[in-house]
Amino acid sequence: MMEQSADELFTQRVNKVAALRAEGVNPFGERFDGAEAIDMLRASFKEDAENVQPAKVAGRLMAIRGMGNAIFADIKDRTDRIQLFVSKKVIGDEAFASFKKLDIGDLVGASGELFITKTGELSIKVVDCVLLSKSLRPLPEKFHGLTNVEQRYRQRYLDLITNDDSTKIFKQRFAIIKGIRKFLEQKGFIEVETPMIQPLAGGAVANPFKTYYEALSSTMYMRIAPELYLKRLLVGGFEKVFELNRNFRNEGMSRRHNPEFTMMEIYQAFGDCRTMMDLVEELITTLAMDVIGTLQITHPNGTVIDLTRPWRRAPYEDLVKEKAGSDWFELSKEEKVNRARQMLGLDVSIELPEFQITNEVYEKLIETTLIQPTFVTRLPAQLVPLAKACADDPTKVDVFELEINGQEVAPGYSELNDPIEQRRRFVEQFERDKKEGDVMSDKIDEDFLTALEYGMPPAGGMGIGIDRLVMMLTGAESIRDVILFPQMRIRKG
RNA sequence: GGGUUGAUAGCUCAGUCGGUAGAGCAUCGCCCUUUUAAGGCGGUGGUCCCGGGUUCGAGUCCCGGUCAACCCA
Repeated sequence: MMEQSADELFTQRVNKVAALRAEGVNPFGERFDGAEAIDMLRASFKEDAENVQPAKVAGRLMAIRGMGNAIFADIKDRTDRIQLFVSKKVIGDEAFASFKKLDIGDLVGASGELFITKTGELSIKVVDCVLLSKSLRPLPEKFHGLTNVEQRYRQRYLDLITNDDSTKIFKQRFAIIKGIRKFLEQKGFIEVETPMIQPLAGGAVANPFKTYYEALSSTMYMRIAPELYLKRLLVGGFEKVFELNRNFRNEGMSRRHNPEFTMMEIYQAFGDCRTMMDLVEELITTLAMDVIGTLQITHPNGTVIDLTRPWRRAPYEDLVKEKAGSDWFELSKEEKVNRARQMLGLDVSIELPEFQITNEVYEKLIETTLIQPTFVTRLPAQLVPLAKACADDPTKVDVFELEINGQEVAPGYSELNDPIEQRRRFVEQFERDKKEGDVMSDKIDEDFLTALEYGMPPAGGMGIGIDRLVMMLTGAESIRDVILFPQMRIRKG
């Protein structure tokens, strides 16, 4: 007798496989040629056509509605769904009996002709149908689909089979990445690949993943940024260069963070951060039009992001003064802490350096309110170690942070190309980290400094967090919705 | 790391005051040739996340843990 728990449903299907083999049917079939994409098939249908229109499709059975001597079934391929109509009278008793044995979830190839049913649905009157792969496990429920968030991430294939919205986001993601490459190629940039396994994890401040290279008996790190290698390429004469690939940061996961994430870094010799502002404005508006089809991006929470150019450009200090008072920068450290606590409701520690108290105000109270695209410019030099100082004020750096939807989407710099200043800042950072007992930055990248000493052109540089860009453009609320296999805690037992 | 909420059939979810574990879908059997969340009749299916405790009796109450979502750091 057949039984029904998870294992038993599975056993039931395995028995069907054995039964099929006994009948001489291969349950895990061969290549199936000549299937048309269902969306194309739908588009090609002419209702007034006098001749029958042949149809051949391959895909997964998503629903079966038996009517006695006729069966309706929905088949889904990578492009769309279409209804199959299987009539005993058309395909004969034997083939009809075989079709009745199919399960929801099976992959099949079907051919026949297009027609419209009484209720007006374009369908395929099936003449021939072959099983291409038997499914041994039941699919999630047909109406609600798979809604368990954890399972959607852990078993993404089920999410993709059942939730078209999810599939759509990933298709858009790939269109965005393709669009970036096309755009930059047209602008004369070349794409490069630099090491992901590095002896020193430089180019950003983050905790790296540590690994061990047996052949060299050396501790190595997964890169946290490609920056220092791309700048070596600027020295080498690659004037317009980008890299679009994974970075790794050994930090927590959240709605906005995944330990491995996709980043694009781009450098243009003889430019500066304004070159990059123009470039990223053009890039993102092009992507929005090409992939989403509009510059007004509506998010599920009702927020509408308007990407119409030009985007706001606002100095960091102005934004802080706007929020914290025009006299903020004249206050003493104690006064700043008091105002943050009393007027702004922000719990900041007096232990923090003064620029970080200000930055708390920025990060907590300002950044998240920057919904419409905003270039925040002229950041305090202490926040950004690798950028060039503003010509008129050495305490500020000539950089921007592009904020959209309350998130940093792209930082851009006028890159520091003075090797003496760069060395001074590295040493300063090194000494500070040593004092704080930070073991991560235990060395200075001498090879990078040597490269700079040969002469790096002045350059504009920029990094774009691709995952966050995709979130912004598709309206996804969690980074896990734009990464196919997000990091999850390993399940025990 | 801290707080809040959650985990019950393959999936989506109920489960009252602590008293025999429920529905829909899926699946199995029967009926049905234009259905589309098809329909009708009948069946099968449970480590109630894991481990302790309280109790005559725990899905339910208590403690510890795992995993997840959200918020905070």
